[in-house]
Amino acid sequence: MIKVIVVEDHPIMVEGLKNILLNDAGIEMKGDYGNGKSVLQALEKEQPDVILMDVNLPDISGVTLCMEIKKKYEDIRIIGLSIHDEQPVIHSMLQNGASGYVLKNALGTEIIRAIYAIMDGEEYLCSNTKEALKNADAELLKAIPRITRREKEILQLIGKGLTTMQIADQLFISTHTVESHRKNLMEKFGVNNTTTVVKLATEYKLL
Amino acid sequence: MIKVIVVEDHPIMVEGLKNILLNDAGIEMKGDYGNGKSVLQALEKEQPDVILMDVNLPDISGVTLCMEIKKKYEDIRIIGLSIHDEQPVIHSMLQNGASGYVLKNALGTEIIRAIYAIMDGEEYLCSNTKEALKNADAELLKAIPRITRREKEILQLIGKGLTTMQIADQLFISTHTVESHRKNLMEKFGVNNTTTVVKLATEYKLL
DNA sequence: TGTAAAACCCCTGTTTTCCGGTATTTTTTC
DNA sequence: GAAAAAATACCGGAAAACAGGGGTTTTACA
Repeated sequence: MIKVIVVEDHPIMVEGLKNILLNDAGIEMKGDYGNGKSVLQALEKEQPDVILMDVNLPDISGVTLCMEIKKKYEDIRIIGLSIHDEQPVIHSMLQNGASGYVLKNALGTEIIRAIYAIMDGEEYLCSNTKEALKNADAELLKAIPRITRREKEILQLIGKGLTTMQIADQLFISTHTVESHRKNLMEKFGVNNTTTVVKLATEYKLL
Repeated sequence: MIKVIVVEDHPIMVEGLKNILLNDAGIEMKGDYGNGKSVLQALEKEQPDVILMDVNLPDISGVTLCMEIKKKYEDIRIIGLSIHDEQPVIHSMLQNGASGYVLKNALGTEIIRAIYAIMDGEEYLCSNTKEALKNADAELLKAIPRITRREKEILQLIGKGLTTMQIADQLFISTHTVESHRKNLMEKFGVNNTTTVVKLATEYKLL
């Protein structure tokens, strides 16, 4: 029997997953948890083979939770579960130890298939996820620039409407330095004024 | 027996709803549909008492579907079902004939309660929806400013990264005029630089 | 572990934006 | 249909952002 637990904050969804899992003879559903904290607690006592994990939890991001669980219990396999088909989210889940990713519009059978697949050591992505990743390749070209911590900090302050001088004061650096970061941001985003940088950053949900 | 049908494109969710509804003796689940078209077809043959309807369907918006169903079959009561707690969506559902609104993070019991409540002629909102509407009131105050055609035109050009002079050239007006609009935009958005205006406009999806 | 790239920091002159006004035309609204 | 309000248009000086240069410290990786 494959021991499975569910981490998901939507009760209706939990109900649906329970139903799907219970209908399969080889799978045993060992419990469900509505947030990251409670799973981490539960794991201290007993570990399942597989965790079905919603990526959007109320208390902690799925990516972080995934990382933490894999750090402590590397044998547990994790399947990310989400309505989001955004390439960055999918990638960071997989990079942080998830073995599978299934979108919430998937069929119940895909969940079952995913569980068996990752127990066989495979990586499982549902068809819609694969589709999303394929489309994402095109978007990768006009990808989100890689931004440093400092740049992000300054970008956020600019987004708040602060002027270069105010930012300089707040970060205890010269206005020239701030302008330098500003310049680099424009460079990285491939535009020539901060306004457009902020627009793009907003669209990319960096702000 | 209250006849209920479900319109929802997430199979797992459907599974969960089915479970919840079947467990109640007074409710009869008459079927589920994954998109708007198929429900409309099904309704021609037989009408339920209540429709549980996801607001985000693949083929048609929940608001439109709600409106169409109420136009043809005014006795059917509709409960909107969504992950979104955004005030505009909730309001337009209710304005277009929905009798209830339940967020997907609600408990199964809330669904049941909602069905019975609207069958009693009440309007039912789940606790989280009420909360969202309350918070939305505060947001309504800092609502999207009313912008003139000309201002929008200029805002869009600013969003493209053009300078005042380039905009003036393109619209055959003086740079001073452009700056005047720029100033008014800042005024209306309640901020003091164009960058923040563009950020807000982007968030409001005005750009 | 050494070195190249990246991140971070600073400067000067030029361009652009911002802010205080004012004036004319078009919409609302009573 | 007249008054009020809003939209559009314009100015000049002050403030901020931008462009293009250079330097030091971390970080990544071969």
